[in-house]
Amino acid sequence: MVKQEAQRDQTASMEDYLEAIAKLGGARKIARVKQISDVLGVRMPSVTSALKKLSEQELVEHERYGHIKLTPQGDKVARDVISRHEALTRFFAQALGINRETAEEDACKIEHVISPLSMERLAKFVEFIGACPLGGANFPSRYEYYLEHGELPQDCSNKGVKKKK
Amino acid sequence: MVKQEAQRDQTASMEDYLEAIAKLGGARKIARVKQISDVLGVRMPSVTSALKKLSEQELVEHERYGHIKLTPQGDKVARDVISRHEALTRFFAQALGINRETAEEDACKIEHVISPLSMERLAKFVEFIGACPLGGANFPSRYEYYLEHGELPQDCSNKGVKKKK
DNA sequence: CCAAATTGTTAGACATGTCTAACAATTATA
DNA sequence: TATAATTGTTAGACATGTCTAACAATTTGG
Repeated sequence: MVKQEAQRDQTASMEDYLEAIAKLGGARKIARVKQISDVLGVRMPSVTSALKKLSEQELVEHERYGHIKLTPQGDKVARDVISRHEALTRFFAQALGINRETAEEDACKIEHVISPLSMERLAKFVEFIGACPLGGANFPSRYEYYLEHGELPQDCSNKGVKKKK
Repeated sequence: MVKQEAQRDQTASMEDYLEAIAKLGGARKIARVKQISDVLGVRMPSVTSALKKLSEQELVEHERYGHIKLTPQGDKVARDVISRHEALTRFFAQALGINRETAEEDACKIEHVISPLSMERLAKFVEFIGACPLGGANFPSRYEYYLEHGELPQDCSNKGVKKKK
């Protein structure tokens, strides 16, 4: 694959593992190889092998047949991935009106490759839409109308907007 | 890498090669291995090897030391990639106000992983913003204000918008 | 038109990340 | 608690896509 990792220092795969461990280990409980394997849809040896790499980088604590836990550094990376994931999901679901499942799937892919700048802007965009009643609250509904009917809703008339003859 | 190809049948790399060939071969001229290698930032043997694979799939015509051309099928795939690329670039540049270079970079990554549904919606979104003076023409400027000042512009007041007490 | 520069190919190493098969440890249960 | 089921590991194959080194073809310029 041609450079697909943006400027982050983890690969998409390793970010997925960290994310999964964070989510599984969330409520105090410790993640298990089997769970990670199920969540990510890979076989257990793939997990073992990933854990080895992540341990070497001190992102994960893992002892043979034992517990799996993020180190503070690992947790930091995981939080970062998760926050990208969530912001992207919100964008697809709330701004574009895409079903939750597809929104999540796309977030899962894009979270690994989007630039920090675009990520930040996208997050702000969602905030803005949520916060601004004009550009915001009305926006999604007008947008929905457009999606459904293929043409602009009434209140999108050119009234008050200059237009070159 | 954990499944990163969405539901398309080409890998991100192969899509990149097809895209590059289409762009280079555009004005009738034929693409060269060296050019492709330069455009994609890989060494020539990587190109040769990719061309071999794409030839086997009848997406590219390539004879040793000779011309490189997309077949009709290859062209179709390439057009599709390019249209995703362009729509994404427009979104980042026009809707989010991101500089052209970063917009292109992100488009280059995301074009390979985004779902058809999200792609379609994103394209419609950009169209809508461009077409709808209210949700549209005014939107980017209000959004810019928000980006710069961190708070809502005047005309985003709640005037006329119901709000639960 | 021939030598030098450039371009292209082949062969094979390497990195990443997946998998299966075989075996080992742990846990659950009869 | 012995045994069966489950979970986890190791070893090694495999796929993709990159690279370098060496060589071959083509193109260019003296």
